[in-house]
Amino acid sequence: MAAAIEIADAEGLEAVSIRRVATALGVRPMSLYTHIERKEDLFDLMADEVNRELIIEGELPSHWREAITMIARREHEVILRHSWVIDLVARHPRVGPNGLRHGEQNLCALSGLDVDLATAARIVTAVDHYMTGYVIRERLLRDQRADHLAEPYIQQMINEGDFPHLRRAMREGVPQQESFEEGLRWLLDGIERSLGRS
Amino acid sequence: MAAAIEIADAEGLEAVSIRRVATALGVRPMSLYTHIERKEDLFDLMADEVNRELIIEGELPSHWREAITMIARREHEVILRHSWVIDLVARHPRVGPNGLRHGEQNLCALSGLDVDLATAARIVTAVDHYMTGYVIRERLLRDQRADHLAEPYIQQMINEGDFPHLRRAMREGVPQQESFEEGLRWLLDGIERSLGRS
DNA sequence: CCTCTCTCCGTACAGCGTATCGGCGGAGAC
DNA sequence: GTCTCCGCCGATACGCTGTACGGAGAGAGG
Repeated sequence: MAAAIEIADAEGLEAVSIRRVATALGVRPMSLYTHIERKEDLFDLMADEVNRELIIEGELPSHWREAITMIARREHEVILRHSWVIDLVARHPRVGPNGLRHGEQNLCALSGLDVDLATAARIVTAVDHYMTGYVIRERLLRDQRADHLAEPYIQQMINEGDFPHLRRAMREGVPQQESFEEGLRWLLDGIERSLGRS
Repeated sequence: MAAAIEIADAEGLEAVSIRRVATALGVRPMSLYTHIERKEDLFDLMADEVNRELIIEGELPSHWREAITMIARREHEVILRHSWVIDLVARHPRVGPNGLRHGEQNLCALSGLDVDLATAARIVTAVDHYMTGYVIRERLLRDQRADHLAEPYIQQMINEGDFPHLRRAMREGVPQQESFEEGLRWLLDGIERSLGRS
């Protein structure tokens, strides 16, 4: 599992093949099947190992917003480091021991709040959705290094077509940079407001 | 391309193989390579075709919030129908003509707002992140049909471990259902508030 | 009619996950 | 000591994948 994670971190998920992992372990491919039943099991293990890193040791901040923010930041940082987990959990749900612990901690962060469990769960998942989308995009920007929109054929399309806003954005050199914190703040502001109102 | 989309809709992205598409077209596999250079090109075409569906015909609502909501709803509906696009654009960016048109329309929706282009872009991407995460999760829930957390071994883990909140959630039967609209409202509320403040 | 281009395609190769089966070494029973 | 059983390793093989390579045939322009 550690070997597989190392490969995935370095070269992406599709580089993780049974033969590749076996080679890294100095063993023949079929030997792996004494410990796992299918390759998916290996993926499950890898995902749960990342979930372990998501768990925050020690006390959570007592204020729900700080606690959720802290968890979201941790998720952002860890998942960006192992960005292949996104593809794993997007394929189908992988609920391991550490996944449960992480879920528990999420609900725990909201326990000071006077809302029912269903609402707490929806808050958690909403933040999770934002985080997920953000990490996916950040990975894209990172992996392609340069600004994709600067590619010649795209510039040409923008210049020749009817794209006033895009053309202006291109001329002004609007950075694609975004901020995890800003979007998170927006979302939490909205949640906070709906709490105050209800 | 249409044949490939049909296969992907019905059986998922991994069912889209060169041989499969060729068979659907009544043609030999290698013939496809006359029209595309690599399989990725086919994926590019498929993604842009979905982007075409994202474009809203006619006038957008003049109020930014209504416009963005309308676009987000369209994205939600269309992408859930072709949920494999998420995996495509998550792998690497695919900017085709329709993708640009859609981007233009997004900025257009915010053009009545008194913010600079960079801020507008960040607003658009933040909403996009939420939508992306939401669709991924909704697809998970749909594809597995039943409630995954209800599986015996998970129940057992929850009951035997130290998971007070999860246990309570299980006992109370907290539904996993979430609402696209609610989270979107939260996010837009937060954005609106930050606009008013600045 | 010759040539050029465009499309189709047969074959082949390297890689994948994994089903099947066989061998080997250590632990426990007598 | 010997016998048995079980856990681990592994060789081979099957069917799948994307695609490199080269050839065949048809239609167009000279």
